[in-house]
Amino acid sequence: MTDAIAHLGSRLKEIRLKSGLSLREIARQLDVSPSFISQIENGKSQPSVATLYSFAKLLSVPVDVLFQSSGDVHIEPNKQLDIEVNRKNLAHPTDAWDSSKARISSINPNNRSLITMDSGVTWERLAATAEESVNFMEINYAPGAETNKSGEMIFHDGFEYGYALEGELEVTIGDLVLQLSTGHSLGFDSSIPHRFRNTGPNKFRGIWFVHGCHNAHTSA
Amino acid sequence: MTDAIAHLGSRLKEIRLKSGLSLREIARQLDVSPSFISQIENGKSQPSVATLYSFAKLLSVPVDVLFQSSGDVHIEPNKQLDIEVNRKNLAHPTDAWDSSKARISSINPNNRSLITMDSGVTWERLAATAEESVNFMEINYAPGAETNKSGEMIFHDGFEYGYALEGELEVTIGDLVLQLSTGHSLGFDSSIPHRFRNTGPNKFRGIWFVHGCHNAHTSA
DNA sequence: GCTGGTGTTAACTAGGAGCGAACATTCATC
DNA sequence: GATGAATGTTCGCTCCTAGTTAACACCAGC
Repeated sequence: MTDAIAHLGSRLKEIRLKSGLSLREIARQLDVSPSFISQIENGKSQPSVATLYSFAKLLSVPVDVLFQSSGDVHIEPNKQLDIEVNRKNLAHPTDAWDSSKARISSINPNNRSLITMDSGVTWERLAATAEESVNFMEINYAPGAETNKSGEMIFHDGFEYGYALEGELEVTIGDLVLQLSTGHSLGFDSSIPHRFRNTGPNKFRGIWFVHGCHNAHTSA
Repeated sequence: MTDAIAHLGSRLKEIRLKSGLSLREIARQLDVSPSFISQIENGKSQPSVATLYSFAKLLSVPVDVLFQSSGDVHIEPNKQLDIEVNRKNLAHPTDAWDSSKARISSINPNNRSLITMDSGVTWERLAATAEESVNFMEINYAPGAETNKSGEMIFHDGFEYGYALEGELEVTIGDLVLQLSTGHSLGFDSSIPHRFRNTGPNKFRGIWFVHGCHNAHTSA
């Protein structure tokens, strides 16, 4: 709960160090005192929203990642191995599989790496390239299956794209509800809370593409 | 700059109203006074990061969207527009279509924007989001059709991912030659020269995802 | 005209956001 | 090995503001 707040400082420090900036340099640019930055990073003080926001901007990191735990939750079921996973334990869908070293990856349908969720959902990997924070997969929703058991919406940075192969899928994105059937496609900003559910009598199959690169920083 | 902070209140109000919760209900759940919520929403006071975070959690909205300007979620299916293009005149496949303003895009199969190449190849757009240098499409190769008439290989930065819906496609990447048939999938670094050709008697259809963002994030 | 809902404003207070100065530490350089 | 210029840290202090309580005005329904 307040966990995310408690670790905010150490998270900021971690990201700052990665960026190569010194604490004093940050202070200069944010127009606050170095001591204050130190206090923030060590959890001895908390910034105002304005300061936090500028801090995130300066590190060019979406504010949300500052609230994520640094351990970044990794799951690594490779090969043809079935593991029951709860979707909520996956911080980001692109964490589902490790990126490989390959510049080219070709996978035939009966040789795919499979992840089974605990809610009637499976993911099958369609490519394993050297590219990071990308997930190209076939998703399968059994009748009645949904994104996660609790029915909550999920969100994460990046964008995702889907194409319906067969069956029906109810897609909820923000307050928008779509019905996806064969041939239908969509794309959306994954930071909008979303949830999928198979409301039909048959299984749903779809091609899904998820990636997490938060480049852009749209507009001025 | 501080713009995002200035509008934070009205943004919160906007989202709260959408969620259907009353100001007092929010106050109750966040364990603060209703008057304070009002002050926040009207920009007369600013929350602490902890309060802001709980607020976002309660509205089940990523913190970042609170800093975004209110122009949100919209869909605009594209019309049917045929253009004859030579693949070689397209510097990068993600240039095929302009990016839209929409954070969500949903397209049904008989309402897709179409590009016809001069070599028996068509591209049909599957999503039109605000994200740049991304192209999510269905590609169609008539029997005998190939990437471009001259038979030359092409390359460009980024990665691409494909899934074969029907038919057969001969994929040449570098000196590797693959035969793609229904259910087969692949991913590869697009900077490797590549070429596709339909060598079979039937038309080929596939889902293709191309993007150009080179998002470092190589991590430590 | 009461009761229970909504959101708003004013006056107040206590706590902490943010400061300055002095601290300890690594490094270079002379 | 002393001087300097970086680095990050701690201790008090101040003053601002996050968050309070109260009373406000508005609507619904009974």
